[in-house]
Amino acid sequence: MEIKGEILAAARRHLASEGAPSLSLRAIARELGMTSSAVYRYVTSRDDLLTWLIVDAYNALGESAEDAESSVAREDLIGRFGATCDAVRRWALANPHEWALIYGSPVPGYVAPADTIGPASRVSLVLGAILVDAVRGDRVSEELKNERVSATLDSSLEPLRQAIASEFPTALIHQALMVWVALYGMVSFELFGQLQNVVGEGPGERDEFFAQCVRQWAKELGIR
Amino acid sequence: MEIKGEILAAARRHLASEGAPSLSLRAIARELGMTSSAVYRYVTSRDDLLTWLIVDAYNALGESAEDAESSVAREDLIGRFGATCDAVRRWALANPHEWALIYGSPVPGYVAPADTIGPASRVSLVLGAILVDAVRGDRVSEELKNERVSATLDSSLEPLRQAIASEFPTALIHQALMVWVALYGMVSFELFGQLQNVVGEGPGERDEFFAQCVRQWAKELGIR
DNA sequence: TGTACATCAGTGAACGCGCGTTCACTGATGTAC
DNA sequence: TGTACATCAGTGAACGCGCGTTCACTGATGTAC
Repeated sequence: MEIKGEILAAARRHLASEGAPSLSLRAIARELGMTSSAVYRYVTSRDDLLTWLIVDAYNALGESAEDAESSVAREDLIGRFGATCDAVRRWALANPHEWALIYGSPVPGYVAPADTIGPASRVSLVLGAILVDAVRGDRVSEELKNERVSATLDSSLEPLRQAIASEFPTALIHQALMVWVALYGMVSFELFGQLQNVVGEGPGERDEFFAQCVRQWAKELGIR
Repeated sequence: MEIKGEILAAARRHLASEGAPSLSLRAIARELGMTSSAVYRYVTSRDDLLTWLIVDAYNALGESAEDAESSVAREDLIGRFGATCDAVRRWALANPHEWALIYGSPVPGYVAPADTIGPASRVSLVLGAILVDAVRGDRVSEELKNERVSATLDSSLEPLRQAIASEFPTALIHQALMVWVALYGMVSFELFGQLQNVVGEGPGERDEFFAQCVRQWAKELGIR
């Protein structure tokens, strides 16, 4: 058990410093001073190890978001939302290769097993809870509550509505998804270098740019 | 010259069917029935080939966006915007591996040379032109025109403002960037499977979901 | 207290694979006189 | 019209590398009688 932990730690270190593409069982064995074959006593295959790392990354990200969000007063919805967004971004900046592993291009041939679903949704649950509080406290956009949408959109979001809160209007759920995707898209763009030569990189510039995004997202949801 | 074209075509085919990670000079040579060493007469290295493919993908995406946008009447700003967004998404769905190559996780060790900058910005130029027309025709959000922002944000977007149109208010530029990132983020999420179990996949559901996003983005910019 | 045996972590060699890149070469085609 | 030479596309073998995975094995530790 303990050695399995060391293997995972070495894999994490390797991932963090070299990135996922060069992550191999042999590299990890080397890092631990073992034979590559010895690693097979603890790990059944390369994909098995990858899954461990993916679950691990999701959990680390989720935990950091949960921690940040839970330290804000419950009534401060905007504060909770901002803390969550910031935590996601900060974790990603601190762990770029882990982020790429879970939100970058999928590895061809690798299919994530079901164990990853739970950890993968931790951040969404945090964001969802804030939204639920907003709706229950009637602190959400009026416009979204009354906006009418097509039947197709209604049905495409029906499963999700059931999972969160069945009284939510479709337009609100759609807007929440847009914000959710925008958050991850923004973090990925910053991380993957797509903002180069677009948004300044001077002291505090990226932070302020992101803070403005967060304010705007809150506004789009009408959270107050 | 002609053979170089065939090599690129084979590389494109291989990329489209197998994905970037397994793209090797040897695989392409095999596909063409050549020796791997023969390829070196036309390509200086693997990175050189990668650059060609990246430029190629940017150009294909840019061209499809330009074509779609230019077929809409000039006064129909929302139509032009929607056509561009749709073209981006349709191209991505049709060419997922190419999309992953240019907007997925960066390949460690590979640095994009300067030749990629031009092709990479074609879509942005299309979107930018629509925004310029909107501002010049006073068909853009009043709110954004008057919103005040911090000095840091101002300075972080100053280079971009100079590049587009110096009379643009910072808040508008910021919002435009948010929409730009949201568009790419949404397409990536759909393509990389992150919307699985979130947005229905029945007939027309994803299309309608995206169409609603486009409407919302136009609304956020106040384009009319 | 001492011996026989089972358990189990880890070794080392090997399998077959694919990769990027180099290099001396062949053999056909085109050009110059 | 015929010969000598240059050009150049493509070959084939080789270099040294790393990978995932298997397998028979060693050698230490723990357990049973």
